[in-house]
Amino acid sequence: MRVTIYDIAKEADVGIGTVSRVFNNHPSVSHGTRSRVLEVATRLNYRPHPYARGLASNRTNSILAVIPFFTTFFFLEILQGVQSKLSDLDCDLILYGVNHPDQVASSLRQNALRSRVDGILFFSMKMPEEFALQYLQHRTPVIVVDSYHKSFDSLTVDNQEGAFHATMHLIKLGHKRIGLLNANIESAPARERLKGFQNALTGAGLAIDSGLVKNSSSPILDGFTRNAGYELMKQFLSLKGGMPTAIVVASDIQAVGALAAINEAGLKCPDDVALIGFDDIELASHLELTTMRQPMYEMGALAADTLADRLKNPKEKVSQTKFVPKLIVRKTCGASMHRKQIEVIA
Amino acid sequence: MRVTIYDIAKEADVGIGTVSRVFNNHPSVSHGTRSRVLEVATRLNYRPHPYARGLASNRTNSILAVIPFFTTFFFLEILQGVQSKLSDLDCDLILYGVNHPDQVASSLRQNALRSRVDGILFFSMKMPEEFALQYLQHRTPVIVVDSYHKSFDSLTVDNQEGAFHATMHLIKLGHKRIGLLNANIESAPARERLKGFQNALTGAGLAIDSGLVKNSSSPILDGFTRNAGYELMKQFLSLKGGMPTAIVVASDIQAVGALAAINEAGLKCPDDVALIGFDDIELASHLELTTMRQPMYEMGALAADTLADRLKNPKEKVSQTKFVPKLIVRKTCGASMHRKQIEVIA
DNA sequence: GTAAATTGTGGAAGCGCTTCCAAGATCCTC
DNA sequence: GAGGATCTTGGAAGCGCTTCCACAATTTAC
Repeated sequence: MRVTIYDIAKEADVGIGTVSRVFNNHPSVSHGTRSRVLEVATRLNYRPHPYARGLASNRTNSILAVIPFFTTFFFLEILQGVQSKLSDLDCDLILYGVNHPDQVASSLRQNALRSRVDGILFFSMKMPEEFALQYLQHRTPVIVVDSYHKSFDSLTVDNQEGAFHATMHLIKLGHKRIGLLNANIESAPARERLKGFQNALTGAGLAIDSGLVKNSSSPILDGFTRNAGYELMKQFLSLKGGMPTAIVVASDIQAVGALAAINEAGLKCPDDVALIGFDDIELASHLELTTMRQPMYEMGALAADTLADRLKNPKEKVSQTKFVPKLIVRKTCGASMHRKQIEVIA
Repeated sequence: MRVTIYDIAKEADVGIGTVSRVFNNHPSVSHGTRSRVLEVATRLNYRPHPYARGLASNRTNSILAVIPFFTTFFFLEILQGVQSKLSDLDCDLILYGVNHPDQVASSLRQNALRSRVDGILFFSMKMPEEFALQYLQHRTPVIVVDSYHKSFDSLTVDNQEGAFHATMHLIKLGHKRIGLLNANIESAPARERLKGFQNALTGAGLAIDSGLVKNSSSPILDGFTRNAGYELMKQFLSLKGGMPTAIVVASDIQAVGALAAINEAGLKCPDDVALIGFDDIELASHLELTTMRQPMYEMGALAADTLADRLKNPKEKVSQTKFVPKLIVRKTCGASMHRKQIEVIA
């Protein structure tokens, strides 16, 4: 039979309340009693029953992570970050992968039927209002990562800053004719990256040539796809007025497509055109793609921390944290080794 | 306040037992009663409390997936496969990522303290005997994927078959001087792949030149690393007797390293040397690497199915399932488009 | 017609814990 | 030394469910 607190209590000659208190680190247990209980518990190989605990205390010691399965890039890194904090939270991680943006609602509904969690980490997707209301009502803490909702703590990447720095890097390298290979301008990240791009050019006294700004019209993942990058690059390649000497690409995955188009056209990167990406997906290092790195591990870890805070202080004001992407210089921007040194120092 | 079965029972004018039976699809509830209970439950927005359920029934409706975070390749695909079956199981997925092979035991220990699960999916790692015994004793069903343990159901990839087919592919393309870039021969997969390689050569009447078989001596991930591939490829490149015309590489990640070494030496793949990898990681398609694909999604799905069966029939004999990798022809093997057609048909 | 099997139902007991209240023991304070 | 504060402790009640036993109602068999 299973070892319960009653067994421990009997064996250690204390009450069940005391045993419970020991395992919840309640301060009002004398040192002697505590160590006696712990000794017995170890000897009998006692394991608290998490469900009994959850039922009695109305806590679950588990949190839900809702992540997209359709954008795979950060997934692992974010999870690693989250998990690194899990033991602090003393929590299990229940994972819900969403295969398509349209499935968010049905996934959340299923989860609501099945599990109770102390909090939710919600990644990279738009939280349906129906559920936002429900979570607020039930006081379920939600942390929104890489997305935004006014009622919840959120962690986002500063796309504008990132695009600004990416563009500045190209400007510093001497480029004057710089293009932007963007995603679907309907999406917030695309708009923010455009703004950063424009600010950098304007700030450097360069004119903005609207012919060198290409948006994807693809509805698929808002144009953040390899194929969208490929197609837009072909547009750049067939530009009447001549190609830009450098292109800021809104995401690495698009840059992968762009590189393919460049190779196909018999051109070389960075000799014929320099590229800088955004994200730093695993592929980027293999393709030697210069890019703006999103600190995914850190975001995962901070998301877990934020949730921990929120669980402690439910009333606290909602927080908005922005991460600034970091320039990772590789070869596609055409920066020499020497140049690279300078960047690192700067 | 929370809606409980008592509320439903009162409102629907039935007993709590009946309500419980309705939600457990117990057959002995009359149709009229059932629909009345369901109507009330919907109206009051009743949600069964999973922990109360778990406590009373001694089931948890959650399973644990223990996966390595250190080999990232299949991770997502496997999880997708697992998740596709989760609603059949009516289960939550608790995720435990292990950052280093040495941490398996401590991870499992932590989990044992925290959660109770109905079953465990254990991926790509060696199950420590201490826990194997414990799971057997507690009758916790365990499915071991991409690894082997005599006491548990296991799903593995037939490495020998895979390597055999890979080698045969090169032989069919006309290669006579074929090398094997292997991992650490201490590891089972490496040994199995060697055997498949040897069988293919012998079967085709080709001699095995031991100078063309290179094992990694790296203890890191048994030599299944980019760097190990890079180093071994350099050995091939500096071979006195001349390079093989084609090389079977034990994993895609090693092939990535090998390709880097080839490029660095100013050579071209497949013109100077043909390569075939193993795994079909995401990078492989981007690098146009011909490879033996491991059906990870399918393995995840089947693992979940197997666990479902095991939960139903705990006494059944332990099953061992082998998946055969599938040849994916891309460019690094030097097969022409025409040739590719033939392969697809064959 | 009666006895036996079948169907449908109610609700007590119990799953293993937390938490609260009551109370004994010990220590101050004046 | 009395009264009060503080520290420990025991254990009943209760968390929301499942499950089993009992029993009423109905059907079936003869």
